[in-house]
Amino acid sequence: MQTFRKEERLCSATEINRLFREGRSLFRHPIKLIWLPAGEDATATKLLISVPKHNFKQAVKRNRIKRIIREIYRKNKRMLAQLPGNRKLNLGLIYIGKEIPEYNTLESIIIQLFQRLIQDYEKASG
RNA sequence: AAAGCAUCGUGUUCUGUCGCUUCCGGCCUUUGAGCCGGGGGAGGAAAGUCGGGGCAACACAGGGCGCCAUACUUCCUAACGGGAAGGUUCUGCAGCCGGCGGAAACAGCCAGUGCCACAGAAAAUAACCGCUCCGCAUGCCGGAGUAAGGGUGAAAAUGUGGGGUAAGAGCCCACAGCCAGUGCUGGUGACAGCCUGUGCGGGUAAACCUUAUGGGUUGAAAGGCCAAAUAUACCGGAUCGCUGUGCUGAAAAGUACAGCAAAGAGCUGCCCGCUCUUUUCCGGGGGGUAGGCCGUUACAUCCUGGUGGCGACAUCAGGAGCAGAUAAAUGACAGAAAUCCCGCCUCGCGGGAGACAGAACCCCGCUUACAGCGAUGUACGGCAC
RNA sequence: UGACCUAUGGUGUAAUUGGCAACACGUCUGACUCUGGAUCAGAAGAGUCCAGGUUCGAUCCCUGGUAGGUCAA
Repeated sequence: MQTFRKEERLCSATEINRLFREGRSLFRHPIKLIWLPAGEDATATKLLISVPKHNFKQAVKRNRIKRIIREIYRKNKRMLAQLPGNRKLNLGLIYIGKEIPEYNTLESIIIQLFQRLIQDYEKASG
């Protein structure tokens, strides 16, 4: 299902703080990916999208980038469904670039990031 | 005829697939924030946060000083630094008059104080040159009068003409300008016209200030309610035993360690057993963290029409329900249609474009940004040359 | 969300009753030196973030905007 509901978003302030404090990061311009295995009782993989206000002062442009990223995640999150141990993750996608991206180029970048994430996860979990 | 400029209006539409949010209805022996169906889902500025109000908490006898804001008049409004109409000054069409527009922090330097660089004699109770008179030591002299002329400066003592005088001067007169008047007429009023005057030394209040009016402070992360886990004030019940040694103490007693007993908890459905604790266990419980709910979208609401008013606006009748998110939704892709731009083989075809910008408690304004399209004004008449 | 502050040569800072925009470092040229540094002498480099207004005159006063920053939570 290509949904993106409330339970798939990372909303809790304590979880977000834990993600930024303890999470591992991957980077491929212009996206930085932060990930951390979620707790045992987590029901779904949760995602946080962030676009810095410093780089885009206008709310319209920040909304535009977040909508593009959200759409890409919605179409491609199937990749992250079959992780060993059926564990769930907490993810953070931060847009570092200074220009509004194209949908197609950004989609290929995020797919590459997800592939590296799966490799790293398998290595870390043994 | 039209570019530009100013003001006002408008601020693309439709279909399919996949998604988000909210409300309503239905379904279920997987009762889940599940599935199915239907409705709503950014703006004219949502922006800047510059005024004002609602709302909320706190403060508050009354008065004065201070501080801040506002400043032609009348009206509109819940209120405003907003708006309407009018007045005055400046200004555009264009040389003049009318007419039509545009702009104005537009109270008071005739309340007081301060400041006005450089230049200039002098920057505000002004004699440097000049002009006139007087004196005798006859000079590059001294004294007195004089604001008409000179140059400086952003600004020089109201302007023009006449009288007057030794020379001059609002010293006097006429016209003009300014100022004043419990003045007259018109107007609700700002003000306008007229009359009168032993009136006539500039500018600056976005200098201090004076006068008048208004202002309590803080902002929804305000404020109210519910409340997990952990710890715990307090309350109730159970238990807090015996022996030895040490410490404090006059004693009662308190406290630490060790042993025995007992109780409680955990491992379990029960027993044994083991482990832990001994002021501990069980129950209640207030404040309150994470988190959640209310505040929060139904009203100074919008649309249509009537009535009153020059108008802002008021009022009446009928109709409508019009975002409600919260690490924060309102989207992505594809295809049509209309509009605009460019090119060409010009009934058409091909290519391209759609600005400024995203609600965060809610309203009323203001300011700023803005592609394209539409409307109005600029863009009238007379006289003179 | 609310409350404030700042903007001046390349860099860091001055400039008060509103009256010629100043200083240090840096840059450039010359001297000294075998060469460089240090030192000495000299020069260039701004019209004060932008647009209006008040005033004879604005870095300074007022209004609007732009950019950067601070504080509360």
